Amino acid sequence: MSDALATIASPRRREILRLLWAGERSAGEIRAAMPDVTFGAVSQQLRTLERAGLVRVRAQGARRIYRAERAALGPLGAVLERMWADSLWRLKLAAELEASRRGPRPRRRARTARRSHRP
Amino acid sequence: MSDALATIASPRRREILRLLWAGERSAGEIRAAMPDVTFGAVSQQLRTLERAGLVRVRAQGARRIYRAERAALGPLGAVLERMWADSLWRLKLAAELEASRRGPRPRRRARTARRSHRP
DNA sequence: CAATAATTTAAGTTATTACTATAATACAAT
DNA sequence: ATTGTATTATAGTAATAACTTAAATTATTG
Repeated sequence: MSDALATIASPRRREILRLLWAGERSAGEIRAAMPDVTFGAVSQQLRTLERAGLVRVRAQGARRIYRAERAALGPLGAVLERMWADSLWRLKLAAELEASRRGPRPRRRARTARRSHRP
Repeated sequence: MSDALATIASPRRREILRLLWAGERSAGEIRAAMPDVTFGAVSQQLRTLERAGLVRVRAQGARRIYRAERAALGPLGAVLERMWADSLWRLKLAAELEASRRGPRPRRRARTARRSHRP
């Protein structure tokens, strides 16, 4: 899915993009802004955004700094900005993030150590 | 998914919307323009578009006439129009429609009559 | 080099999507 | 009423998306 429209259709990716709109952030900072998901989840969405050309990464020590590639969005950039300015949209986003959790719900902690399935 | 962004992220729905942009069409006419899928598939996407408020239906005899609800798209309408005007985008659409066939591939015809699984 | 920190990668799970085929419905025409 | 036409509805299926946990990678630091 390297298409910009499909990429920004995801509320989670929009959330990330919104953060980066304000300025570059390390992966960790981005993750910190979304405590409801794991680092892995955020990292994956970052890669999706990258593949779509909507963000760029740069390594800085052990950190990876992401920034939004505004130009790549073209007229969609303005659409996003309008969404973000609109407080009604903001409420909708919160609702969507809650509703669109479709991966496995957080599992209860594993009770016993399990050995890895591949040696 | 009653959100406009997510709704127009689908190339198939965009194709339908594009048709309706030119003027209202019956479900049958829409279906005729997309011979690669069944009537059922088109009907479903029409319902999705309807739930998102992007199209409106009106019954005319046994026919259902659909029309695009341009206003509901807001600034996204202009984005779509730009896409459609751009010939490069047109090529991409064709590619996407081919690529994004993810339901079951057309099965070979049933060889023997099967009775229905529920009486 | 070992330990820690930051992040990515991999594999597994579940819900959703975009289809299919077929049955059901609504209206029209004979 | 029966038959035909237009369309929707339902149930089933394969692929995908968004997450999870856990392991692997890469750089920093003691």
